[in-house]
Amino acid sequence: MPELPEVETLARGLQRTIAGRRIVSVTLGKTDFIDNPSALEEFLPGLSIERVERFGKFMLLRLGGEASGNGTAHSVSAASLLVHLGMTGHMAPQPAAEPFSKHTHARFLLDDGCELRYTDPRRFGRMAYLAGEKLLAELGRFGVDPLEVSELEFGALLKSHKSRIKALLLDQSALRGVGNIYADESLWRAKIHPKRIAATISQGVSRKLRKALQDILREAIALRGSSISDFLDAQGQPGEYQRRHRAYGREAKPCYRCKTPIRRVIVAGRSSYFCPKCQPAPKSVKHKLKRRKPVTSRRKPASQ
DNA sequence: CTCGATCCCTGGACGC
DNA sequence: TGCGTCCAGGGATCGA
Repeated sequence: MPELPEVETLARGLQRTIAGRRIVSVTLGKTDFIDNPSALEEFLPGLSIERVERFGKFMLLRLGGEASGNGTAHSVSAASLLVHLGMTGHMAPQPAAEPFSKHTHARFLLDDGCELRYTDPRRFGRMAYLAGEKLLAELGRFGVDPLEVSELEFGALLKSHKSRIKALLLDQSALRGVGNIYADESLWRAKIHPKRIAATISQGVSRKLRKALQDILREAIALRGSSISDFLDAQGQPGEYQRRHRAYGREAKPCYRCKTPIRRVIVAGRSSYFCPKCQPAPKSVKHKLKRRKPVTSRRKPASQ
């Protein structure tokens, strides 16, 4: 599941291998994950990939060069191909002569004889050619990059949301790039229960969470991400960070700090792994368990 | 504003 | 070996 570190890894790999290449032609397979498939076929041929960046969980292929026909230099310079890998997306250059694998839905022939190929069995990903105002508007929907957010900004973000902290971390319009794995890992390191209401988190704990989040993302990038659902970088190498997971995917296994079995609950519709001892439940959650005596009048209504 | 439910999709795990 | 069933999950959408 490509999140920020995996997308960063892939973007860096592509920057090294395909930046500067010109797109010769575009061949599409299934297109239900592409915003406007014909725009890709119409505008991409002839443009060059100037650089590859990460934006949240998106890869941004910045395009340049002459548009096919009437585009002005200005509109072309702001054009980009936006690529979201969803759950199972992958993108890598391969020799054009090599056969492509089963779920390859987009192929971009480059001027060096390689083909940039997008593969995605589940097609939870997304691809869009956007330029000018439309590109700006699209990018504007997303929140701040977690690696760039200041302590002050992060604190204000928490204070202004009454949602659960896990839901907030996953909210791409608040913070762009954090997914289920790194949300759980950060909450574990900062010792915060996933159901804590963001606005109730103290300044001190907020600082701790921001540091945990940033440290973990940097560590994960250094190890080329987590390879869980067969994530591979642009060179086909798996990441190593899955070996460092302390919470994610560790249900019933002992907490690395206190040996208490890790638990799994659903928060924000996602599996959330946490240590019930290190990450104590907020009062609002404990309450439901407390309820000493089920009030006698509370028996099932005699409706039937 | 925030929530849960539902849908999209396919491969892998599991049970028989 | 093969089949059916369940599940994973990012994001959009909708009703509560």
